[in-house]
Amino acid sequence: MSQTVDRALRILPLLAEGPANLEQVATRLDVHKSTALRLLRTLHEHGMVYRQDDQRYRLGARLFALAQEAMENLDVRGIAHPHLVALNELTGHTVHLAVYEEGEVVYIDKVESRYPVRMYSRIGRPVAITVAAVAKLLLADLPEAERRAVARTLEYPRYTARSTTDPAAHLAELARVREQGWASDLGGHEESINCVAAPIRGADGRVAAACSISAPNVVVSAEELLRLRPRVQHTAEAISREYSGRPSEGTR
Amino acid sequence: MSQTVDRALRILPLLAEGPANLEQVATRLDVHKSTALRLLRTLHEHGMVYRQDDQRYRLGARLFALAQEAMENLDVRGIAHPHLVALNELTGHTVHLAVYEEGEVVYIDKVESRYPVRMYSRIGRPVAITVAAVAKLLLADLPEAERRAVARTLEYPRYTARSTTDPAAHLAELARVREQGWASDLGGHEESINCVAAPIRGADGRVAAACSISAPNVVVSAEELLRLRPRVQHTAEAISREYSGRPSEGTR
DNA sequence: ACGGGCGTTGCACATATTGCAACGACTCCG
DNA sequence: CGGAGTCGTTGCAATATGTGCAACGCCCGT
Repeated sequence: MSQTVDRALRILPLLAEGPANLEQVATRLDVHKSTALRLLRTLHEHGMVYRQDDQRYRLGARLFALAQEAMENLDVRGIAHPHLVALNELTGHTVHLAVYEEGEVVYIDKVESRYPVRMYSRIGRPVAITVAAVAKLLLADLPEAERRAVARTLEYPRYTARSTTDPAAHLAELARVREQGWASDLGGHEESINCVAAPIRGADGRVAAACSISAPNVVVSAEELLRLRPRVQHTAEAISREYSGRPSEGTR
Repeated sequence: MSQTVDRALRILPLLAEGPANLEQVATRLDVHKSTALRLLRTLHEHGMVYRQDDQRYRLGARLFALAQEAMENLDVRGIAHPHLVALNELTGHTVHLAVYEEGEVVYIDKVESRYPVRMYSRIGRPVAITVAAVAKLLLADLPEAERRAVARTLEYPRYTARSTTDPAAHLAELARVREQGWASDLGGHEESINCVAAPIRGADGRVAAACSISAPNVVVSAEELLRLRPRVQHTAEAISREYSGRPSEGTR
């Protein structure tokens, strides 16, 4: 809608691929060098891009800070976090929290016990939307129309032999998940990894987020993991209660 | 430099504080509603903002994805990570990796062993630049002029009784740090936390990043932590070697 | 049914953005 | 040492682009 802003924003993903100099940016934007320069300057003033020693541009630190701040201000996340930690301490497995947003599902929190290594690496990243247990729950609760629309738009990569690979199967799975009120992913994303997820609902009853525990086969079998489902659901319910604004849960 | 882009970018930190509706955005930008609308629409198209159910705007998922991608493309980080993990396994303490960027020092990686809780919370965030051990190393290596300029610009919050609180003392400390080739922060940021840091140098000999280990007094005393300094330096040197492009280190 | 609040649209105006061309810094190579 | 080439930067004139206005429409509460 706004040409100038549009052009400026197109620079960011371009730089995300790697550093680029003025001319490369101008070429890829298909604008004059002077135009690209002014856009980059403006982005620079806001700390969105950074100019390294060789004069090439990179994405800037402000971008990280913004993403951080935004994540911390997600109200579900703040409420959920302690519960996720508790679930992690209880089960010892990796715990995820995810939300749906405009055709994507993103992890907004993660607690990992055994290997803190690269823990951040997936927070903020879109998840494998066709197979992840949390994604199933979030998609399953969308209004009929949107759900179908999304299912049609998606690509269905065959991560493993157990991946869902077409819209029809996907929609069927979503229906099943909505029925049973929880979801699992048994080796659909990575052969040796299983997950169990439960929905977190807001005051209106809609699914606002989903949490899951994940573990590789080498640690626990799928059956053992599924046996932990009540714990996951219990956690999700506790978060739901608090999130939907019932500070203390009465005796009913 | 570019008014339109400038206005659009001013929206982002504003939304980082929390969701806002059209009128609030327009008011805080001091522009007409219609203008704000068009800016928000453009941001929306790029996924930088998200419109929640109540029509208010939030920062969008693309922002997270961009920040992620940018971090992963930082070449120092990729190289350093395994070394940081090794250092963590060796010492058991929290390990940080930080870089300097335009007047700020930001953590770009972190490995924490004992409490994976909230691990992400500081990655991407500006660090306490006047006191953190890694910040001292990064600032100490700046060209004289820039170092003085930065020192003059900084604020010097008195985090604790041991914080550096004026530019002169800070510059003196930086000189000392540059001399000795490593840095520490003993309770300067938080009373009970100590850090030891070592510089990571690029092919040109300039300090490209810095890594540190941190631990609270209750776990190890400052003296014990300082005794681990050789390990930190060893790690930093290993990263430096690899980063400056010497794949295998010969026998010299 | 009515009023107020808020988002949205179309339009005329002029301001801010654009591309150009010329300049300057720097590097490479003969 | 000098000249050609590359790439970033600047000032400027033309106009495309963004702006504010006013009117409209939608939703919600009373």
